[in-house]
Amino acid sequence: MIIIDSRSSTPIYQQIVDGIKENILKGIIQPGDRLPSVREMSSMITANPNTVSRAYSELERQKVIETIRGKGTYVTSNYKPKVEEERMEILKEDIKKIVVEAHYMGLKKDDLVKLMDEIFNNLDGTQLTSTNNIEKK
Amino acid sequence: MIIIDSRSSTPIYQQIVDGIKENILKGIIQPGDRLPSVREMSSMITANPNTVSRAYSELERQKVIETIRGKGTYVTSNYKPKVEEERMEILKEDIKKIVVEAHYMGLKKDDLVKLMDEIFNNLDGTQLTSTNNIEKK
Amino acid sequence: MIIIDSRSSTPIYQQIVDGIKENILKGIIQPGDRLPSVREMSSMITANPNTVSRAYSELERQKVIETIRGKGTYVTSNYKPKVEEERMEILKEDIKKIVVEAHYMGLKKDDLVKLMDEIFNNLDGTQLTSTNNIEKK
Amino acid sequence: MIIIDSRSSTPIYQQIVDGIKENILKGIIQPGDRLPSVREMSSMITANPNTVSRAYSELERQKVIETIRGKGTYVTSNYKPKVEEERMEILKEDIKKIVVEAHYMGLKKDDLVKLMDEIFNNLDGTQLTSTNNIEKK
DNA sequence: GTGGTCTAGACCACC
DNA sequence: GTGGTCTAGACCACG
Repeated sequence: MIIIDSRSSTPIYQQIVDGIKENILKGIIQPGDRLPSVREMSSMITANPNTVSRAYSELERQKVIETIRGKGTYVTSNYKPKVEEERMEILKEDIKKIVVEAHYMGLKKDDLVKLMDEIFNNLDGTQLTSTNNIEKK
Repeated sequence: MIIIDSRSSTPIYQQIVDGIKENILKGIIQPGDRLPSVREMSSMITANPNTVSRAYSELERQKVIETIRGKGTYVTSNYKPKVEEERMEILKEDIKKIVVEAHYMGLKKDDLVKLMDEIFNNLDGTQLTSTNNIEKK
Repeated sequence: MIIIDSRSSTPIYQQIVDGIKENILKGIIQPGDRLPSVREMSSMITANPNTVSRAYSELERQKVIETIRGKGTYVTSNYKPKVEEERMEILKEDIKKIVVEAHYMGLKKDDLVKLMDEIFNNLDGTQLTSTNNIEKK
Repeated sequence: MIIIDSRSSTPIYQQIVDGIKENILKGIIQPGDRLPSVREMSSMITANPNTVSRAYSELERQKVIETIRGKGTYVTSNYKPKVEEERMEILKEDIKKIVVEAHYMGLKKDDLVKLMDEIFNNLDGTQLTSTNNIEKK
């Protein structure tokens, strides 16, 4: 499910974090589901257990997953999104970078919006478009 | 014009690149304009000349600026956006990350589109909204 | 009575120890009372019997409870608090951590004292405030 | 400055985190001061650089310190305490544990308050008692 | 068997 | 020089 690009400049542990969050969003992994153990995952993606562990820790810090001692790690079943000021600023900065970059690639606003639309749909439109059912999970 | 955050995790040279591109986009710097010399710039933002140099090299590689030997560096006046396959993939990946992240912050599609809209306007709407006049510059 | 949070980082056996001590302190369980058997308790809180067993052993070591062979485990009726040097040092360390942490949360001394006061009252003020009647029990 | 107890059950990286926060609180390290580099610190306390690195990362996440690329790590000069709901709950839990523990050591409320008072003073009373000048640093 | 921690040693980007 | 990341291999507490 998770594809690691070892040549990428984004750290492996970050790719794992992103990958898992994306899979949850897509519904491939459901709230309450058990994630592969650290060792399993590490052999699945041929990475070091420590690297996987770091990714899991980060996800746990974000309350996306939670670990039950001796049993494994599970997708949080009552994830509550919280909009921190600071996190919002970072998001805006990231969006700005994309807008600038898109401009230099010759994309107009409409093109970008269309692109974002496609990506939304690839991540399972039912979850994102009209209603926000994160809390219902 | 360019604000460097030395505490940020994005490299300083990258911040310079981003900053200059943004300033051009905003019209603060015009095509044909001369950029501060490496030394000037480095003292303006209190950074190492090597760092500024690297930023300029990167911008030159992207054909956003060009250096005329003995005269200085200038904003390219006939910048031609080209949509490389690879660059497009990176852009899409970046957008996906933003969409995922926004989801975990509780933002719906509409919220994100609205946010992008705001940012567009902050970067001077006349250049981006309806017509793509990059090539006309 | 005892609530176990399997997601917490404090071991389950420790949570049991803490929970029982708290219940005794609150008067919910009285000196001389019989505790649920290991099996009963383990099914009550859906934990492994070994885990409960470990908790009981720890409480016995602290002379808070005692087991009578063939009859069950009972809350010690003549608990004698003893102030070991070492235990005192640990307590001080723990308090220090709390003070430091409170500081970084912006709490002043008064705030912290007030907070401690509230918590004292939640644990049944009659037992703790003015006289120390532990030994009289 | 920082004393590591390798026999303690609290992780080394956590001891480093606690130690640094305490030193800042005591005024031994001032806002704006540079911390020993990861390698320096690791040799000072004879621990692995990775362990120190983890401690620094945690402190940075808490915004107690910040790293400037290629220059080192510095104590944040404008630390802003924020009282999150969840963090408050944890603090209360910790205080409860201490109150319970103190009870079983035969300490009365007054004893505990007195103890806390001493500890406050050891951490430099000028910073904590009457006014909260965290933000002024 | 689970995750958590630590060490040792290595490579890299950045300044 | 700095911190950041990764691997390999080890030990431990917990359930």
